[in-house]
Amino acid sequence: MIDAGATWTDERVELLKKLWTDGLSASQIAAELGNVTRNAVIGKVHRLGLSGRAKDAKPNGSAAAARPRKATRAPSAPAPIPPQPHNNNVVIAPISLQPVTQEPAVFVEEDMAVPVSERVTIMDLRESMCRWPMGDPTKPEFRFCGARSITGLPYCTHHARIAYQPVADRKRDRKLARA
DNA sequence: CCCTGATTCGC
DNA sequence: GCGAATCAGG
Repeated sequence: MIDAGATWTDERVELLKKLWTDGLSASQIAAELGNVTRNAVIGKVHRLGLSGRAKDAKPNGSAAAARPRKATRAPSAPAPIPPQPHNNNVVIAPISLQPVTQEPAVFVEEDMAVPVSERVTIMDLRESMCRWPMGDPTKPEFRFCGARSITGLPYCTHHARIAYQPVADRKRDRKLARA
């Protein structure tokens, strides 16, 4: 790779647009893209004229100067709490939760670049860190993802998506444990 | 405290 | 054009 990954290539911009219109937050997108901060994402979004996202209720002309501030975010999905290591126990594997409701969770996300997060041992693992297991828990090389986890959840945005896929939807298991 | 996007402004 | 700092809010 010639590019260090810090420039807005076409691919990145495309992904940015996709994720943004998809309802992800700037920080989430930044995490997925890697090597960029949420500020960079927001700045780019504005430059691209994508701000406002899915709420573009433009009533007829006149002085509709309403509130340019205040932005509505995507509806936060109900986050059921998965099994969590409460003691010094090591979480073995992320378990998909059962379909809470009959809600047609149409969150079919494709694969996306997985930014190399800073893996940590259980020693360095602290609150607000992704507890996604990486490697063999029985081996000393075992690490956790360690990325910033979503507040209230044990996983980062990326792994949360994988962990919370509806059971009916997670037919295809891919190599999750990637050293 | 955690987070969100919006804006400014030096680069 | 870019994004850190800042702002304003939840």
